[in-house]
Amino acid sequence: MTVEEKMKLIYQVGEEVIGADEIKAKMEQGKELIAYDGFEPSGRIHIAQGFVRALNIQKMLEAGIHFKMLIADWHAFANNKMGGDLKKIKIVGEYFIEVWKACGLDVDRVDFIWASDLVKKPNYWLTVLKVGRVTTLKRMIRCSQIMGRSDSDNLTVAQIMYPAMQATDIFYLKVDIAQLGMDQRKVNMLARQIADELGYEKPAAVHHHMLISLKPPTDVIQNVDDKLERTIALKMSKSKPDSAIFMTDTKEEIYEKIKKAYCPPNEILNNPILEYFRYVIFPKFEKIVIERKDEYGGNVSFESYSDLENSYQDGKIFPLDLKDNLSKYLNDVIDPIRKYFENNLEARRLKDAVESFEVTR
RNA sequence: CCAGCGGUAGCAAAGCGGUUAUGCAAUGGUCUGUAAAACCAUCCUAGGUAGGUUCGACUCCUACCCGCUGGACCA
Repeated sequence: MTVEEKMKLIYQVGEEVIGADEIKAKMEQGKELIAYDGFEPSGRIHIAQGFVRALNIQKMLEAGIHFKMLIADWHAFANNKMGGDLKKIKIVGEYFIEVWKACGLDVDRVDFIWASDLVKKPNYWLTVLKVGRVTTLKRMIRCSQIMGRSDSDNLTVAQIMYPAMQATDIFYLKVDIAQLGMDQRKVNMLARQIADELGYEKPAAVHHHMLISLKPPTDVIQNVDDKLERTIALKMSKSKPDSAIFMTDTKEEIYEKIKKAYCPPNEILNNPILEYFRYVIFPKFEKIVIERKDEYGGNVSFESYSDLENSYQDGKIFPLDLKDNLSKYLNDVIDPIRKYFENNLEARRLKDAVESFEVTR
C-alpha cells in the first residue's frame, strides 16, 4: 500500500487531521506508526463507541498502523464513573473489548493497555507533574471537556489531574497519532504544544466525527457559536437513552428510537438519520436499498452516501421511509452482536454484570 | 478551625406554619405519511441527614453533613 493510499484511509477516519505532513513524513521513512485511542469504561456502550469505533480501528490497521487501545480505568475512577468502584470499572472495560470482538475487530492486532498498568511505569507521575508544571490551571480546567464535564462544574482535584494524565498517556504510549473523538481535541492540542518542551515526540491528531444525538437540538445548542462546543453539545449521550442507539438495543427499541428521532425533511445538516447512514451504514454496506411502498415511489438503491444525501435534499425521499430503512439496517448491524453475546458464555456473563451495575455520571 | 450565605423534583428556580409555584426536560394526546414546531394533558412518595417544637414543619429550633464566599491558624 502506498503512502497516499494509507493517508486516504486516515482521512476516512478523521473528520479533522492535524499534522498530516508529520504522519506522511514518518510513513515515507518507513517507520511503523503508533495510533491510540482511550476510553472510560462507564456503563453502556453506544453504536459509535462500539461499531463505528471498531470500523475506524480496522481502517487504521489496514493502513499499517499499530493501534493501542487504552482502557482508562483509573481515569474513569478519577471521574467518578461506576461510583468510583474500580472492580466494576474493570468489568465494564472487559465488556467493551467483547463488544469490539463481536463487531469483528481483529483484536489480536490491537494492543489493549490498562491505565492501571500504565501508571505503574517509572516516572509516570513525575511526567504528570511535568505536564502540570507547564500548564496553567485555567487551561487544564478547560480540558475538562474531554471527560464530559464543563468548567462550570464543581471539579474535584482528581478531575483536574485527569487531563494531565491523558497527556502523559500519549507520551508514555509513544503515540504518533492520537486517534480520538473530536471531544478529545483539547488535550491532544495540549500534548502537541508541550511535547517539544518536555522532550517527547509530538503527536499528530486524527479526530473522528461525533455522531449527533437523535433528539432535536435545543435553542440553547443552536445558539452556540464555537464549532467544537456545538459538536460536543450535539453529541449522543450515554446518559440519555433516547439520544443514541446502544449495542444492546433490541429490534423494537431501535425502531422506536429511530421513529422518535429528529429528521427534518430536505435538511441534510444536523440530521441524525442521515448521519447514521453516512457513518454507520454506508461504511458497512456497499449498496443500500431504500424499500418503500409503490404508492410512495417504490424501492430505490444508492451506491454512495452522497447520492442518498442529494436525493433527500431534493425531497425525493420521505423522512419516514428513510427512518424505517435505517432501523432495518441498524438491526442488521447489531443482530450479529446480539447473537455473539447469546452464544458466548463468558461474554454474556460480562454483559449481565454490566447491566446490573448502577451507572453514575 | 471560625463566620456569613446556601442545600427544594432529572435540571433550573420561588413563595409559604395548614390550601397547585413555575420554566425546561420527560411522558401521553391532537395536527402533519417521520420527527420537530404549535396546542392540550400528565409528572406519581420535591424539600441534605437526624432529632425537636407544634394539632400540623419544605417553612421555626438544635446538631451533623455537603457547597460557596470571606477570615483565622500556619508560613
